[in-house]
Amino acid sequence: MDSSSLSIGQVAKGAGVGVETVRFYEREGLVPAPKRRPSGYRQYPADTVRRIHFVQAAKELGFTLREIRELLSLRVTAGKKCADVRKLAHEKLAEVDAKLTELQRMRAALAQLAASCTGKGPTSECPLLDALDAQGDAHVHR
Amino acid sequence: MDSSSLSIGQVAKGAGVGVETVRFYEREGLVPAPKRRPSGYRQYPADTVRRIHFVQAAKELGFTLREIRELLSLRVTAGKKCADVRKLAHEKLAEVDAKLTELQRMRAALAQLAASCTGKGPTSECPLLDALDAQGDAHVHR
DNA sequence: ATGGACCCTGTAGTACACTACGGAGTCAAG
DNA sequence: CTTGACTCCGTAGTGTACTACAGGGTCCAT
Repeated sequence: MDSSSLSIGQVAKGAGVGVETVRFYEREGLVPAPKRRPSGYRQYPADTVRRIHFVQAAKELGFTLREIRELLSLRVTAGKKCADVRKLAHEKLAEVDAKLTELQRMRAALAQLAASCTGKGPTSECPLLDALDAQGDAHVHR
Repeated sequence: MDSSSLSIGQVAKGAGVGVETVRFYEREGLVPAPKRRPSGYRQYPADTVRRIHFVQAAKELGFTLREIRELLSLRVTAGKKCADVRKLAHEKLAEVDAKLTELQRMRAALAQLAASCTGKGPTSECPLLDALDAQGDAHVHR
């Protein structure tokens, strides 16, 4: 096997997932179908590991595989205009910013909870919700 | 029906979910079982809507219902020591901070992609991954 | 007192994202 | 040239988080 190509097992191990997951991601279009050896064995380029890391990270952040596929395909290609790419990028940026805001609210609430717990504070029904409320709301539907 | 109590339908509408979801969350311990009218109808306090909003937001951020249940039960009660609560709060805080870091990396990458697209930039295989890489990595397993 | 909107319980079905398995072929170290 | 680890494909099973009935009972405006 040539030096700069990986077997599915090496990719899986490198990315911390099972080989079945790699094949699943291929079927789902999250990892491009790799070249094959005459035997049919898959030969992956090294950056496939990075790609799967990205998928895992994005999943942890609440993106679906469908959304991650969109993120990964965000590039200017033959059939796609630059303006379209920029438009989608801005949409995703807005989503990310919304998540950032919520996470920061939650972070503040958790920090407050941890701090308020240094001794004699009263026991609220749900300090986390209280803290979030105190932070100031601004979400209507969703 | 007394003024400060809501039917399951009102709660569901207020939270933007179906009534089945509210009952599901009750079974799963995400929403406390409410008082009942003699007929068996559920009577919810007003803050149930807020609680469900929190569940939805946390879900969007990649927390599982199990984790959200933990977050919601983060309080000092009879059987739980303050130190334990603080410990768990700090653990969750670390998780949130990790998510924040990843999201900020992704945000920077998306912003760069959107900006780099103002005209003549070269078409990379995957600008988003490139941008993330350029950001500097520091994750090993997961 | 009636009818349409609402609620009850329980069970079953769906979508998503894997995960496991069976039966066969391939690779490479010894 | 054997043998044990690895790979192939296809299909089936799992866990999570809903979502949709079915077959009833309840509420209340008219």
